[in-house]
Amino acid sequence: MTKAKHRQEKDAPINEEALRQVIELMFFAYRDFTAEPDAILAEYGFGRAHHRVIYFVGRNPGIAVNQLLDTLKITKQSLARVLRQLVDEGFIEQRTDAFDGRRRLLYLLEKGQRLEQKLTERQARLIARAYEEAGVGAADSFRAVLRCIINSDDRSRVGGDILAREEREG
Amino acid sequence: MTKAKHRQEKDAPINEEALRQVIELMFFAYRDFTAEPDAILAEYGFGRAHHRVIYFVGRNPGIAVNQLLDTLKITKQSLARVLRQLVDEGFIEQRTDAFDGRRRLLYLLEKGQRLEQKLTERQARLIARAYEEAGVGAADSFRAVLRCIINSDDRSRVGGDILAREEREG
DNA sequence: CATATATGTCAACAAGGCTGACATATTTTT
DNA sequence: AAAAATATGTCAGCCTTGTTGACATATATG
Repeated sequence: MTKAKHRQEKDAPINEEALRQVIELMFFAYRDFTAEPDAILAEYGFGRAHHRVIYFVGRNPGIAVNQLLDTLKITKQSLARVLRQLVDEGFIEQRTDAFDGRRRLLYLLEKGQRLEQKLTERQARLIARAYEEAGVGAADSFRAVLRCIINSDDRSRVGGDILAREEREG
Repeated sequence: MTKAKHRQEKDAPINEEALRQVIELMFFAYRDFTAEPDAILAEYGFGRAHHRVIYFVGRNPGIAVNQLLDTLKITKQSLARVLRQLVDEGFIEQRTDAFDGRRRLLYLLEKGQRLEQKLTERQARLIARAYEEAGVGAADSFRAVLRCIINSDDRSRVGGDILAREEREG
C-alpha cells in the first residue's frame, strides 16, 4: 500500500492500484470476450478480421467499402483479403450504389446473417451474465465508462449509425 | 426500436440493443486503450506482445517462464521470441531460481521499469479520465463487470497475485 | 476533357500467433 | 543409481492479419 500520491489532478481520488487492476482486467476480459467467437469462426476457416467485417456490415447494411475502412481503421489490402473470402463464399453481397456507380454497398446474405447472429448471441450472453453477476445498475456505468474510453471521433459510430453519421458529418 | 423480446431468461430485463452496443464499445475501447502504448512501443521496435511481457513481469517480479506462459496463454515459441529481445536489449533479467535450478525467474531491469511505468501511466490516465467523465461511482461497477466477464480461472490472476496464486493452487 | 474519387489487385514484407521436434539441465520418483 | 518428469531453449516452418507502394479501372465532378 503506497501512501497517497501528491494529487497532481485537482482532486482526483482515484486509487493507483485500482487503475493497475483495470489494465489487467481489460486484457483478460477482452481475451475472454473474443474467445468464443474465435472458436466458432475457426470452424469456418475465418478469423477475427472476418468477424469484424461481418459484424459491421450486419450492423450497417449498405455500408460502403470506404466507410468500413474508416471504421475498422485498417488498410484497403487488409480488408480486401477477408472481404474477398466473405463474398466468394456467399456471406456478403456487394451491390453497386444506384446513386454513385463507383461505390459498392455491402450487405449480409442469409449465410452471413446466420453466422453474425451466432457470434453476436454468444458475446451478448457473456455480457448479460456478467451484468447479472455484477448486480443491477452496473450495466449503465459499464457502458458509460467504455464510451468515455473511446476517442470522441469514434463514439458516434456506436449504435449502427455509421451510414447516418456519414450524411451528417462526411 | 424493436418491441421487448419474449423473455427467454427467467426475468432478465436486459435490452438487446444495449448488448449490441456493448459489443461495439468493447471493440473501439480496446483499440483506443492499446493505441497509445502501441505508439510508444513502436519507438523501441517493440509490439503489443512485448508490452504484455513487460507488464506481467513488472507486476509479478520473479515470475517463472511457465507461469508467464499460463498467464498469457501463448506458446513457448511465441513468448521466446519477444522475451529473447527483451533480455538481449537489457529490459528484463533472468535469474536461476535458488530452490529449483530448472526455473528462470524474470525481473525487470531499470530500463524495463522505466518503459513499464511510461506505458502504464498512459493507460491509467486514459482510464482515470474516463472515470471522471463517466461520473463518480462508475469505477466500481466498471471493474465489477469486467471481472465478471473474465473466466473464473483467470480472475485470481488480477492484482499482481500470480506468484502467490501458484503457491495456493498450483 | 481533366481531375478526383471509389474500388480492386499485385507483390512484398513484418509481427506474432501456431506446431512439432529435439536438446539440455535439473528435480523427482522408482 | 537409473529412469522419468519438469522447465527451459531453440530450430524450422506455417498461417493470419496487419503494413507499404504501385498501378488499373470505372465513375463522377469541375
